[in-house]
Amino acid sequence: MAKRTKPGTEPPPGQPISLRTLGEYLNLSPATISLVLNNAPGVRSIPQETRDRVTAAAAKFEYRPSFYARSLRKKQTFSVGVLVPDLNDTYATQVLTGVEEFLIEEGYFYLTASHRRKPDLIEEYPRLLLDRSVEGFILIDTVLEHSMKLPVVAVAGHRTFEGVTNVVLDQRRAAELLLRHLVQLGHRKIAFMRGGSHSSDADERWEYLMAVARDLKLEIPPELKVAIEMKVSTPAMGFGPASELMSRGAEFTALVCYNDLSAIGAIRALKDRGLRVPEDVSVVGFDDILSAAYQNPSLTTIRQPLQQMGLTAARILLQRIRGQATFPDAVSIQPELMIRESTCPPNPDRMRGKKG
Amino acid sequence: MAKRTKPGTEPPPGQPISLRTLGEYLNLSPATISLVLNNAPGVRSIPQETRDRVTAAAAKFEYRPSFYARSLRKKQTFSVGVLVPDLNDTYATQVLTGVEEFLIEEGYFYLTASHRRKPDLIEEYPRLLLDRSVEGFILIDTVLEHSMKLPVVAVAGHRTFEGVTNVVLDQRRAAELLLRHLVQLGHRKIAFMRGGSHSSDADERWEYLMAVARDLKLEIPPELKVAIEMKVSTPAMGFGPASELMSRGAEFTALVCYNDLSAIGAIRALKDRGLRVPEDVSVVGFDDILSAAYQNPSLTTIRQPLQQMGLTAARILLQRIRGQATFPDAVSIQPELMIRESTCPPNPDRMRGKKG
DNA sequence: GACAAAGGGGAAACCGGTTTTCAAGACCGC
DNA sequence: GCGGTCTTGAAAACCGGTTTCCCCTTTGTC
Repeated sequence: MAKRTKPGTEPPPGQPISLRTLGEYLNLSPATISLVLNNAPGVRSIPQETRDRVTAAAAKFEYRPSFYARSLRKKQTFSVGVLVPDLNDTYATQVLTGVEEFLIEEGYFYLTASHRRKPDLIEEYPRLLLDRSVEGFILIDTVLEHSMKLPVVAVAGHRTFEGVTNVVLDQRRAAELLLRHLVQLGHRKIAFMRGGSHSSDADERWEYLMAVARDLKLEIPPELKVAIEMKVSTPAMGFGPASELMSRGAEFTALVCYNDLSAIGAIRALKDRGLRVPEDVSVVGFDDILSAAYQNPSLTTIRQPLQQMGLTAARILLQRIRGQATFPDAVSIQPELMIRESTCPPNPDRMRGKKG
Repeated sequence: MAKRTKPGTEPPPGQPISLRTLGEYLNLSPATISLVLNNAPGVRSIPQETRDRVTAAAAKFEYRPSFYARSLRKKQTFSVGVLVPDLNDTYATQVLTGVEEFLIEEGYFYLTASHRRKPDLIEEYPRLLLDRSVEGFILIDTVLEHSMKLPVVAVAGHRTFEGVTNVVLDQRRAAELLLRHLVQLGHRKIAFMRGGSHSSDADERWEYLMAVARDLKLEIPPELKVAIEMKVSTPAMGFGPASELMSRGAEFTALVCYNDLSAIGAIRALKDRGLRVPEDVSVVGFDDILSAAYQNPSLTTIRQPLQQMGLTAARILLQRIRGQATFPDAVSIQPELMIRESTCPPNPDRMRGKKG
């Protein structure tokens, strides 16, 4: 077994091994090794035997290229930034799950920053991520003030903005599904909870709900409209508006909440006042978050395929990063109505909203 | 206004600006600029006027150092890896929120990988993160098979492992709080749901619950013990075990679930069989996740200060990365009992578990 | 006027890869 | 025996910073 080339000095164990140390061991230049390991075009000129020696040595010493050195040279970091209001919101994490799934498959990772809807953080975090050379951004329920030079894909509505691709639910269709369901059950006095304007879906959803309500000839007096003020992403945000609604003394047999979290808070508020859900008031949510089916009563809601939307967002972002083809301005996702326990026909005997 | 040095060529706008282009503009070497901007020790020899010119130009052109170039040279990446079973578990995200808060404050970011408890991913992801030169790991409810060369901090129990610092709840105290509460209410026939062994808290929690039960002279026959099999992190994981328990026909007036999620699933299973919670069966959870207070009935549970634990974990990890002082093997966190609606005194009239 | 000290800042090595260029030797044909 | 092509792989530039070393000029001193 004649060795053609006697290996040079063994690299000291324990140390991380670089192309140079590997080269010294193999009596080859770092360049050659790089060519072989990357199967670069120039590798044609290198005989199979040398290649085998290289790959064998790389395996033997468990060589792992320095990601940072490579990124520096290639000007690619294989990472994207994700902006999220709050990680404790399952809406965000379900989207994020889809994002992650796709990115990892493509060799990408992501850096997360949750801004808690504070304007200064929404300013600052993109800069920090930019400093780390992310190649693009995914925005989850987040509205950007400035346009960015990098590719950006937004999940959950976003005002039209140059360079931002929106992955959005078909809100009109969602509004139709929801309101038709309530109307078919017999509801006419329906109260509405509007999302805070800091949440990116809020305005559009509201407009379509109102538009569809008009189409269905529903009258919605101002005292049946209420808006979320809190910026947190917990059920607490629905508690206040629902209480407010009841304090006004207006009658309603159904309540359309901005989303599932606020619906959960609203149900708690209703029960605290002695109202039963759904017998006295039907409540619907929006999103179909994971726990929606496990509430008591389980929530009738509009399902958004959140994980799927995250995956789509990630796919479009990578397409844009790679400059592939043209990309759409917006991708529309179809909603689905999930009928569960929180809705039923209205109770004709009851008068609601006695308190004043 | 006599300029001492006429500026060289203006850097072309739109391009990202480097130390070199800045140097050409200022007629200074990159080295000098680096010294000034970093306020490095060697900067003493540079007159204030030059420093001002440098900082002014840096501000004017919005110079931002290349993170990757700097990391390559300094061998510091200011990033850590976080391993998580599933991002849709609020247990994980609450911890993560604390982790993020501390890290960002210290100039760090984190890369997340959710392994869904698949052994091959638990193998692979740390490697991928290592390739990206993270400086340490935070494990959330994740058990590692191999020891790592980097600092590791685990939240939510972990077998003792060289190099891993554990941030754990005082499980014995938690077990005492929980069981004493039930016993004081009058419960004696208590069923227990054990966590899946893939969940890192499961075994320890179980042992302490059993130990405390013995101390309280509670008898727990095998038919009142059941275990979670599913690896998902949704309420579904508690549904099956609770159903199983009822199928056995054993009597119990209270059910101690592994955590809040499984408690939510268990309550659903109980109600599906026509049992009322808490009148027929009291149910307790563990964790006090954000939605626990908004369940119907709201959950009596053990609060873990999850965000605080995440923050602590991040703090310890950075201490270890920086090689500061000595670090503890484990940090113990005190639990708190949250009494809500899902527990009440047992109903003496009722017989339970009729189904066979 | 010679010499030292201080002030100011440049040159170069380095981190660890990637990529282009080019050189040395083998082999070939004439 | 000579030029040409093919192999093989080394050398060097580069990415954009950081850091060490050292040189040049000016000022101060005797």
